[in-house]
Amino acid sequence: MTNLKNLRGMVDLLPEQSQCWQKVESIALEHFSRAGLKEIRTPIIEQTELFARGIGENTDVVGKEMYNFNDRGGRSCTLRPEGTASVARSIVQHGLLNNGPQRLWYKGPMFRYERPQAGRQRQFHQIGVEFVGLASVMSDAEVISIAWDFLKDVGLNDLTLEINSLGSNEDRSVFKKELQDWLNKRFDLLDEDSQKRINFNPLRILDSKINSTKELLSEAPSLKDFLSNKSKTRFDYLQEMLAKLKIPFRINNNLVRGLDYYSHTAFEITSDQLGSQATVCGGGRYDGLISELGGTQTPSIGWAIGMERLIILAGDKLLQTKSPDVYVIHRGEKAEQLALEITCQLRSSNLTIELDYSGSSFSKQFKRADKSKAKWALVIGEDEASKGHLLMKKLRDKQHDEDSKEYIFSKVDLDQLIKKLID
RNA sequence: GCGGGCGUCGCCAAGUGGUUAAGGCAGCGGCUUGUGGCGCCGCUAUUCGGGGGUUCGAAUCCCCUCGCUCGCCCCA
Repeated sequence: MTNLKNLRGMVDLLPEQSQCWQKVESIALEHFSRAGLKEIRTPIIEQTELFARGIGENTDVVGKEMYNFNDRGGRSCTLRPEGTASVARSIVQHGLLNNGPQRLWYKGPMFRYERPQAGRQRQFHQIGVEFVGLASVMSDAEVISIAWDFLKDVGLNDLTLEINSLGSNEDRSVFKKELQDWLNKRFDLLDEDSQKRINFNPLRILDSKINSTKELLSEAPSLKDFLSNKSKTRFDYLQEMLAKLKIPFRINNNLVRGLDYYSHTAFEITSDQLGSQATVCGGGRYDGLISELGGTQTPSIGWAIGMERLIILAGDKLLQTKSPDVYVIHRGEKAEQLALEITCQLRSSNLTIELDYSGSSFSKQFKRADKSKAKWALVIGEDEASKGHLLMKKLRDKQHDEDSKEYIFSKVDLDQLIKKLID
């Protein structure tokens, strides 16, 4: 038991798991590049103000979950709790929109100081997509379909796409007043959290999980009745397009999402296999964010997928233990050099190869070779070393009857032999 | 921040007050000094997350603490 341990909520990604991650990331990269997206990488640390303004002072994320600290120059810094604000900042700062709309993706660690539980860590990883400078409903549909196709391709089934429209900012502010009035009249019937939220974040009350509040809210004014015709048409059109793309969805009028910057389309992809943290992908339109950060009014939409949750759902579908093609066995001083030389030579021919360093008996080394599930054992002993010969032996898997095949050859024939034996 | 459950070897675990803390997997060594998959034999926790206390005696009881885990809030 070591006394040095990782911090709470910070998780090591062990070799077995990292293979899954690589697989997922490569699938993602393929999807993104086919969709014409480019990657953007932004720093993990930003000015605290970026998130306070971008995400919203009154959100839980900003209010109680951020890792803040002052650097040596006394600047207030924050470990990014999400990716969108940083991407938006970068776009504004570098004037990327002068080159037209930006279709971007990113991935990396995010930090939120919360109590860890299934599907939730303090350092977690998101992979996300942002379409910045595009207003068309088509972009909403395309962005959603990129997420959907990607998740499907990773092998996830039983996913549910929920969508909602939060309307324009104007729609929402009218509704907000109406809702506040309605709620204030019933103040005493609300749970404590909801009472606190009336003034600064009434929309979130709609999302309450408290049963009594839920019941009360069934009578409350609904945002969908406050959508302007334009907003409604927009939402209808999105549904039409999703149907055309054969992406099944469900309308959830209570889907509000916790970050302030969303407007119009909001969506979530959930799974019932994740425990209580059911959301694997969340996103929406954020037409106000870029201007909030000092840019010009720029319509944008994006989403983020939680890698850890995705990996949980993918389960062992992605587990693919790579076994070596060749396991190099050697014994004796002369053999040592030759073994290393050959090992490195084989690597350059694109093979997975493992060199035994134990120096123990051939018997032991063969046992290990077998355990590694290698296809071939390359044997170099004193004899081979002194004669400049190599012995390649086929390792059988579980077939007792088959005779083992051995090939003796000289060093210079190695590449040719390999080509012949391994495909 | 608030609740519930749990912490015995790298992993899975038995043990619930009494002399040396089962077992399995993995690891290492041997049977077999140059040939594997099977088998057999041996080795691997002075110690039960940490710290106090109760007791003649504690992994087992009590207190504190740390950590893990599940849920609430919220989010990916």
